[in-house]
Amino acid sequence: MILPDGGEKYLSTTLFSAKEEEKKDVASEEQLRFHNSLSKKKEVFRPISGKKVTFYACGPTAHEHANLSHCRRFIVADLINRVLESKGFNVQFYMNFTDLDENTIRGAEKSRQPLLEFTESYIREFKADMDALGVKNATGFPRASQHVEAMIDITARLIEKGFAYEKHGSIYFDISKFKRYGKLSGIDLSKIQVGKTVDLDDYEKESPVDFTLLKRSTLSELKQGIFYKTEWGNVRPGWHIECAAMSTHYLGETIDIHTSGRDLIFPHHENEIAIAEALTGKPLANYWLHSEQLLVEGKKMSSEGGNLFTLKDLLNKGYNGREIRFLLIATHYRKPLHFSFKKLDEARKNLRRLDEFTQKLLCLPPGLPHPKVAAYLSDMEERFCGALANDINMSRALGALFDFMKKINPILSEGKLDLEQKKYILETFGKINEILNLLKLKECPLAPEIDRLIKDREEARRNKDWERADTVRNELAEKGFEIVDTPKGPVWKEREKLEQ
RNA sequence: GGCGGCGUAGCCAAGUGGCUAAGGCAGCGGUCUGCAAAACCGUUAUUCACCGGUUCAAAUCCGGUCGCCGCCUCCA
Repeated sequence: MILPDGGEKYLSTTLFSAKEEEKKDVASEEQLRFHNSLSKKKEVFRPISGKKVTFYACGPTAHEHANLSHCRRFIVADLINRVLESKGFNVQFYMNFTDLDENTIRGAEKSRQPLLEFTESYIREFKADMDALGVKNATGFPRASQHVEAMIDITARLIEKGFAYEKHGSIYFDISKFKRYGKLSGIDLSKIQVGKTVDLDDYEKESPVDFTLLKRSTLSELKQGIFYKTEWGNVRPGWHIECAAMSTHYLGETIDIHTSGRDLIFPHHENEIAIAEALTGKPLANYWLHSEQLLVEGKKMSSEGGNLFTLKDLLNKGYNGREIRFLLIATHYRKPLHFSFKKLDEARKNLRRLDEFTQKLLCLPPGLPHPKVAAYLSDMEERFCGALANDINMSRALGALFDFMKKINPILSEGKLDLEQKKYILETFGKINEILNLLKLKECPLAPEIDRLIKDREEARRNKDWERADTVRNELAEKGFEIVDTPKGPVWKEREKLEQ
């Protein structure tokens, strides 16, 4: 078929590209797929512009220490970020801090601190927590308090377009004007129980389902100087408009991926969508990824329920961030995660097993080559990466890793691994650790005195001078080094430092 | 009442139409070891909450039942 324009017009039609996409879906198992909360289906991930990905995660409110529910959310965001990067995408990743809302204002009031000082200390703590969990920094961490102008501007434009109204000094979004409301959560406004969790008497909305964009400042806020002058009077922004304003400010009108916990789908994300899409007529995000909830004894974690654990609680109990990361990573992000200390202990054991393997690999002298190692390794890498590409199936990926260790362990203890193979394994582990961030792969050279002691002990053992051998072993233990004898020689392990 | 999720071995947890139902923990058996500790290997589900249906084929799809959980415009 010859077309007058060379067919370009047809190549750009949606019909054609849809067919193209279908073909691609079948073509490659390696293609990155995400479960999109909008369609409730797994979809092949295609960013708007080539290798660049815009990614937004709802961040924490700076008024409390990160609890395990928060941690799960942010670790899932970290995994998405790392998986995207491993696929060669250039990720623009922004996560906000909600540092201006009822909780932060109340918290500052209670602790008799200026709001900014109060939130600053929690933001600092939060970043330390994320470091402990091995979470990579975002490209930027915008703060709500620094983007109020944009929020006021959005509000003015929404009023202009007829999507919002002013009442007694507060501005509300008029849901009846936004026909697509509910497309993410599947909510039917005529059937929900309005007022089930809210005391509607606190509001002056025209309809109870409308939500606040800007809230009239209270007397106590005015006294503390926490208010913004607008044509409608003194106000502070509501939560939903904060995220909508920051995500579009940094990442554009339509972002590739928006993530958070599923408990935020309604109303928060639904309202963000309403604000952004009423304004631009374009989708706020193409892919919505939601992590499931973390439960303790089958119940949601909450301070009222008395079953709330902060990251700091666990660190204080002697668990380290790596162990907690393992625990939070090991369950698929779209399944509920039941937290327990038993599980945390299991995570510790799993890590010990991984450490044992990598430490042996690093310590033991290489020997003869083994014919199947390369095949085992490429099989593991394929399974590992394939599992992650398929909606970040970390459980499956870890399964492939443990399987591999099981195959290599006997080979390792027989010393049938040559230098090249050892290098090859360590390189591949390095690659997968870019996502896991759990493996200890650093070849830390021993201090000369430690090396000396290990050699001394080996000599004593050769001479069957058991007393001296045990003395040296104790000495090494005091210095924090555990020695494990293997048929191929001693393997040393440095005692784990508390990673706080 | 509405919307959504979960139920797979003693425990945790993948798999969502077809190869032997991943992997981990605990248990049991074994190997190694001067001692010790660890480690390593083997083994553990004729069956996927229950009942019925569709199909040559179901943990997976459809209908129903039971149990547990989350959200429903406070805040995040």
